[in-house]
Amino acid sequence: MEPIAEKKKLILESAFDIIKDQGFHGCPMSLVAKNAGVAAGTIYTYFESKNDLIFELYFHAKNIIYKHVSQKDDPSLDFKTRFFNYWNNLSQLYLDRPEIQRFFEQFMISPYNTLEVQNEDSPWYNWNGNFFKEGIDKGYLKNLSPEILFIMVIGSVNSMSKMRQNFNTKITEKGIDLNQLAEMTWDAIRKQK
Amino acid sequence: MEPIAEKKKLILESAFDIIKDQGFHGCPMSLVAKNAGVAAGTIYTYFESKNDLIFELYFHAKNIIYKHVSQKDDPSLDFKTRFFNYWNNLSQLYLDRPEIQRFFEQFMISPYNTLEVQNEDSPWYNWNGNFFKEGIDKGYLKNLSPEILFIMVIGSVNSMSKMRQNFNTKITEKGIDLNQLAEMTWDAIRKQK
Amino acid sequence: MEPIAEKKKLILESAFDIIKDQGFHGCPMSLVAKNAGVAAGTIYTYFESKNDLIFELYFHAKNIIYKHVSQKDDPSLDFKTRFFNYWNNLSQLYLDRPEIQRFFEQFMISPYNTLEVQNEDSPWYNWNGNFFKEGIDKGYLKNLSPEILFIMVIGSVNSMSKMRQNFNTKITEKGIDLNQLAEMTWDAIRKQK
Amino acid sequence: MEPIAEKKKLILESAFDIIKDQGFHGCPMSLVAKNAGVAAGTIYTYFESKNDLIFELYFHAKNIIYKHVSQKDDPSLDFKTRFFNYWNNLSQLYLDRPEIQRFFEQFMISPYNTLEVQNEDSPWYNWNGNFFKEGIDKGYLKNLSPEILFIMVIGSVNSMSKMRQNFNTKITEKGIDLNQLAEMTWDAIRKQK
DNA sequence: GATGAATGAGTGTTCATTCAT
DNA sequence: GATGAATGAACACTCATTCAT
Repeated sequence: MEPIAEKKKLILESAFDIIKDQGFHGCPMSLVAKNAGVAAGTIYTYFESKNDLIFELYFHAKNIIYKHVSQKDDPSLDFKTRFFNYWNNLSQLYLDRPEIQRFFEQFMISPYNTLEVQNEDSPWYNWNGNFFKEGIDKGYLKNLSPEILFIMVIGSVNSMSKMRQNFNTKITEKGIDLNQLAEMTWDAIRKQK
Repeated sequence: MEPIAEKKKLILESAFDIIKDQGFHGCPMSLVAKNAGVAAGTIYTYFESKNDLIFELYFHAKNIIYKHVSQKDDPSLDFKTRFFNYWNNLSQLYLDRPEIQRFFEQFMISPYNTLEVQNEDSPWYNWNGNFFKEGIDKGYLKNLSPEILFIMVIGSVNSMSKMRQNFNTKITEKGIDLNQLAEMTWDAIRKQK
Repeated sequence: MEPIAEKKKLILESAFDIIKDQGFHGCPMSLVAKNAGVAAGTIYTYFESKNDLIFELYFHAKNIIYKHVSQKDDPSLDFKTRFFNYWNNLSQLYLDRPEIQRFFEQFMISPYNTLEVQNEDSPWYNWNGNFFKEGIDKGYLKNLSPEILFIMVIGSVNSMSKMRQNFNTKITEKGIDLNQLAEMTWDAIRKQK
Repeated sequence: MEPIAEKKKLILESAFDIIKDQGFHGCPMSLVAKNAGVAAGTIYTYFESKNDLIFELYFHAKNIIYKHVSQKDDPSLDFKTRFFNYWNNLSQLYLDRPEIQRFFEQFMISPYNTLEVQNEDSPWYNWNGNFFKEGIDKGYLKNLSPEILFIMVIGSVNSMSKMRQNFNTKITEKGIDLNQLAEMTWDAIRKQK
């Protein structure tokens, strides 16, 4: 149906893969092309520039996260359960597809991450706004702005995942259980009695 | 007094500054030299390589953090107060010297951050180990490993600072009070009654 | 016919030429590119590195010598005649294409000439082994190892060519006839009655 | 007496040493200075430039050869014996002080070896002229110009020494006796009966 | 005389992008 | 649309030489 998109997808995935293993700095267009099985010039049929490719990757990645977490959320459950599901699903996604986390890490601090990009609305951020608002409204969460709850939670997941990925051996050695961060984060956001 | 150290310092600060504004990616040696007011070759009088320069920056930055936080800690105070001091001091340091936070962000995910570097002992990590251990022993903090408490706290400060730096306008607009993250983090780590 | 090989050839010849005039020392890639009429980066389409370029030049040069001398050898002739043909052909080649001799001179004492390179089999060395062996077996040459006869002969040709190239005026002035070296070398290797 | 010459000598020897091990290409002035135990700038008190240093090395080396060979020559001996002494003394000198041979190898093909340098008279070349003239006059050597006899002999010694130095293992393996080159060279220059 | 920090042109090499085919 | 050879500015780093001390 979309034979063109096929090649575009190959390029995006190739870039994703390389960034996972080598970071932005080790991701030349020539390698992206080679891994995707296309010619260097072909990339420019689908993307205006490397910049453009990176942005598409960003939206792609954010969309994967959004779908993964939102689709696995069951609003009929108890909010605390939903929070731990949220945490575990996101955490698991980062574990299963390290390229996503790695990409975000790199993207966020790269010059690609302009104010413009940051200010864009996105289904993922909107969904989170609603999720945390619901938790507040139902009396489970602290009566703060949904945004700050989101910052707290997403910061914890990121922090945990980064640790898990970068210091795995050290963490195992010391017998540190990173899942405890979920409990701690829950304590951070839940309404204290 | 130390005219030699003077030039080395200029180079370090120049690199720091550039990384703050443009990231590692936009920090060629030629620009470091130019901004420091020295010739390109001069850098190599003081640093063996770019690698070497980056490492010195890393140790320099970590040391600043360590000194700033540890020197302002008053062990005679109540532990909760000490925690909020810790949080506020670190937070303030990141606010005053964004290049420090920016540098760490960049360094952590760069190829410079090898396992070797990660495994090095450092006064800052040791100090934190002791700090959180004390909190546990005195019954203020959850009975978890000091390391995981550190991960939780440092993750929150970083997350908050990154938000403050990148989304300042947006945050102000929405009336979000980032200091609430300190309270939330305290709830995350304190022993629940 | 082979438009690709065309450019590679231009680069090889450019390098050859520069080395002839200025030696390895005066042969930067930028100049090779300029003389070949291509951009600096283009060289790396055809050669992995300067190293690689130099090696190709080496094999190229050795092959030219091999072909030139072996193809002009007529095994049906008297061995003494064949020897003088060998000498004259090689000598003439060096005269016509000084870049070949110059290149070898440079290569042999350069860091490129590793043990690995030295130990490689080559048609040229093999052909010489057979040539001198035949001379021994047929009773024309001293009963020594073919290798040492080769060293003697090649050393003489090189020595002569170097002189001819570097001291041409002086030699002409003094009325020195370098061809006498062929006779002398024949006396050096022939079986003495 | 000559405390200044002391430092100059250190520099010359340092350069000699480095060239022996690494060739011209691995002989930066900074290293010469370091090995000589002086500051980089000090070299320029004694030598106008690297060029100048190399030239002095050249004259120094040629003088060593001249003295070594001429002083060990005993004109009262039979000429054939004198020739083999000449050969063996020069060969031994190259073996004992590889830096001399290595330097000449490098110098001869370097851009330093200008026509001007080549045309300079030198005791060494003069001595050789006389040596071979005597051989001719006494009826031992072919009735050719002394110069061409010199070219033949020096070419052989150089060729042999280069082989000995660069292909030592291979030569030993194959059981090649390089001393045979002395005999061969004698046959090359001696008057044939 | 001696020092060694400073210089800056020059080195080999990379890589985002273009364009003739 | 697809190709991949070609480009050339940019990069990290070297080194002969200078000059203030």
